[in-house]
Amino acid sequence: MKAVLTRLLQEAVAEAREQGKLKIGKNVPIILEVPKRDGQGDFATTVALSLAKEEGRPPREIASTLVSMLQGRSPLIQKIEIAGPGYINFFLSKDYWYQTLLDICEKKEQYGRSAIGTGKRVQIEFVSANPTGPLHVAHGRAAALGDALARLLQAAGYQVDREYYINDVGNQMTLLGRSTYLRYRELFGEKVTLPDESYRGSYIIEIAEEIKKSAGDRYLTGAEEAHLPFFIRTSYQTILGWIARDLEQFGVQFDRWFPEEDLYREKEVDAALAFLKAEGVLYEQDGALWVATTRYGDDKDRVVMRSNRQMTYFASDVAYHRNKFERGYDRLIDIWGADHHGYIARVKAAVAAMGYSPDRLDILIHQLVNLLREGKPVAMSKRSGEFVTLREVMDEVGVDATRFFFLMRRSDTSLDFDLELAKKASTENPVYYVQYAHARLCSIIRVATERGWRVEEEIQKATAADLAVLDLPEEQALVKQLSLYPDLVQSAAEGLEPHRLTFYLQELAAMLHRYYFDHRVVTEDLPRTRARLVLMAAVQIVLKNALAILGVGAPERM
RNA sequence: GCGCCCGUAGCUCAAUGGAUAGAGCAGUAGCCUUCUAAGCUAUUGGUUGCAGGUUCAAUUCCUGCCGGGCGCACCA
Repeated sequence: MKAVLTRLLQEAVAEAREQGKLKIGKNVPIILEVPKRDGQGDFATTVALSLAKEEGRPPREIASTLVSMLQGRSPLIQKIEIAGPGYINFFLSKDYWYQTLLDICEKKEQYGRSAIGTGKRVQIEFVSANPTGPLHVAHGRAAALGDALARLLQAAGYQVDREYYINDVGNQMTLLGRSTYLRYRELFGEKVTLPDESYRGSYIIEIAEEIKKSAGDRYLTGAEEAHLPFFIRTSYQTILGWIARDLEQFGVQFDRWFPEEDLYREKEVDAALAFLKAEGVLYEQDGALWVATTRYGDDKDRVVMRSNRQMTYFASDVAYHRNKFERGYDRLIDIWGADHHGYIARVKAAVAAMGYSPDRLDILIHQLVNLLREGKPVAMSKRSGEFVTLREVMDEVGVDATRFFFLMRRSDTSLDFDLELAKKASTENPVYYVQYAHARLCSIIRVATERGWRVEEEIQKATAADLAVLDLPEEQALVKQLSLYPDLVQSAAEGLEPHRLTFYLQELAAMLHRYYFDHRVVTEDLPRTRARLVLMAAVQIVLKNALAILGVGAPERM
């Protein structure tokens, strides 16, 4: 509807211009908003206000010119008013609301989808935790965010791929292998001292025990160097297996797991550096190789190859992003923890240096998660290796609640996650509150069916005339909220902000609960029952669609 | 010291540059012969950190302070 009004307004401006009633008006941005208060219409625009200065006329006068152009242009508009300093308020006709309901019931799971991303491929890379330990809660937030974003962009028409980048190269892998190796020796009664930088979590001992079980004392004799590759590989594969399993249970399916090692094996790092060299942004200094990222807005130039000939992580990051673009994606999204925000400038600079517009890469930063229990912080210490894992949280509070909680806040603010609250089955818990609204609707439809209503059939054959009995203000308010859903999906997709759906859902659920409490749907009044069933079905569809974007279930019973 | 993010009700947080800044929780007072009380109603609560600037209009954009988080390696 916004699109329709925008077009009408643009036409009105153009026409006024042709008729000499407006001087300017070329490419006027039309901003439509949904007024907060009753009596201010269903949509409003401020064009007249923004034109006032250039036009040199009072905004209300301009508004009146435009309104005269708009009169009678659309049967969906009931009336147009000029208000306040020069707002133009649109009041939509009842037909519009009835059509909306029929539209929702017809489109079902397609309702809310848009085409802004049609024909565009986007890749979202997220989680990408090092395979040196199980996923912890912050990774869970990244997983929920990335997956919801993927679903959101899919709903906006994009073709989306989810990718996990595996840092399987470098010193940390050696450290991981050594840690397991030392724990393995320890299992045979040897007294070992773990170097400071070792991985100390109990999961390392688990892996060592597995190796002991399957291989016995085979690795006790001989040099450590000879056994290290085995310990590295086994630890890495075991941990990656855990990560994959946890993510799958969390409802996240990656299209591709991309090992860093591939970039080296396929000589893509070399190729990327050769490209940069040809571009003249690669130089040698103090025995190291540098990329002149400062030319593209970075604070300082960055090393890609150290003087000891070792590549830095930045080198593979450069190659990786080049690889992504070469795979034909129109748009890339990286999701990183807040501790990596210092890398944004250099990666964007590298992308620019390779000839791709940095605007095609969005880097989303998510802040940390503070785990609470009844309002008190849950102690987490990474140093001792004792941190709360995603698995523990999932197992304790359930996948739906965990995902919803992670998505309740904008990603760049830190998140308080209260385990007890997330488990609570009450109105205090937003997840249950929203899911309950859905279950409640299912229940109404069940009851109607038991009383002989063929609900699906009624919905199919309903017409606008049948819906005219929906004349209560709260019924119109509900329909209005439903009608806003497609715009919400679109703007949330544009802003990469899935959290907006959680707010929308809570509002819609509140309206539904209130309506339920005040009015009965299934009554002796057959026409009214029929119309209300359509309304309830529409609410149910939207709740389900929005929950699906978040990756949260819509239970039929609770 | 430099850079990025955040400062909104007692708490946790919303608000594409627009009309009187909104929810939830906590607090107080109520509501079950009903299609699910895992629910609903009423009510309290604000100098949007401070000071300037841009704009017809600023929580939103710009500058400077104050406070919090994070990052500033030829680390991963």
